[in-house]
Amino acid sequence: MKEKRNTLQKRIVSDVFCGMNNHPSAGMVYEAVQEKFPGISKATVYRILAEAAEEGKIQRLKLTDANDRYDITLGNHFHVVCRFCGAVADVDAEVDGELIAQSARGYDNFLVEDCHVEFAGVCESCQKQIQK
Amino acid sequence: MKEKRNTLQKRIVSDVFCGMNNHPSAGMVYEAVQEKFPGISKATVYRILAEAAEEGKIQRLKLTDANDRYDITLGNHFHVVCRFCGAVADVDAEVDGELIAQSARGYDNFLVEDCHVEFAGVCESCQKQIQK
DNA sequence: AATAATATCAAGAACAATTCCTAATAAGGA
DNA sequence: TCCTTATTAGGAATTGTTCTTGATATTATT
Repeated sequence: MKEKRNTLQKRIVSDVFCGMNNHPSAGMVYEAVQEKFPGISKATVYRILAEAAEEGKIQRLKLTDANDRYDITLGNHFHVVCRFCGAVADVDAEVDGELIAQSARGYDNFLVEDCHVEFAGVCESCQKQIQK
Repeated sequence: MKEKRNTLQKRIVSDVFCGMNNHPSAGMVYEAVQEKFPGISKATVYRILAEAAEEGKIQRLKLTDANDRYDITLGNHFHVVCRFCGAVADVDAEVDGELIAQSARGYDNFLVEDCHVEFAGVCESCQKQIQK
């Protein structure tokens, strides 16, 4: 029987991750973990996050931003990314992905199954920086 | 005066790239170039493509697929990506990105400026593979 | 509590994609 | 043709992530 063990490392990573509400990448979580618990290995943080995503406890996001982000919010929703600092925020706008996909069916004989919507913009903090 | 020189390498990369209509990544272009002209350096191919994109001759796409793709088609349009082989095709569906962005304005005090739509699906070739 | 079986870990190597560095080369103007 | 200097080849460096391996620690079982 495959037991998932509740280790100290998992609790630490989970605690730190839950304390961040910035849709961090694995690397960002690793850095945050390092500050409090310098003993934890990089590979461990990456693995724990990837496993949690596979178990459906958290969500692994693939944005256009190259590095995957982890999201504590489950379910299908969209995101907005700051083009200056890369900050990510949830968007639960009323965009009907299925409807959009309908309009694209048949292109180049692709079978269209899903639709990813991502907004780009400027976060509150960077807006203030610019005004100065 | 900054001269842009018309070198052999640029002509080769351009020829090979124009012969591919698969929205290739820089790595894919490099491999294709290697087959015909094994002497060309990897960094050269990457640089020539990046420069062409900066000059607006081609378009550098950031998809959720991690690696940037280059597109011979200029102007704003969407793409559909095969979830099996990663093939990319153009989609000129009637999706009004600005309209979508409108509906998302104000989230988390982000200033929403742009909207990226990307479809996921199965390309024709992979559909046939599956049926077998 | 002791033991055994085996998840899990730390550390660093490996990896893949891309960019940087530097001496050598060659394009285009004079 | 010669000169200036943008461009190149080749490899080193960088970045982000995953893999490997021997050691450790957790859980189940005695």
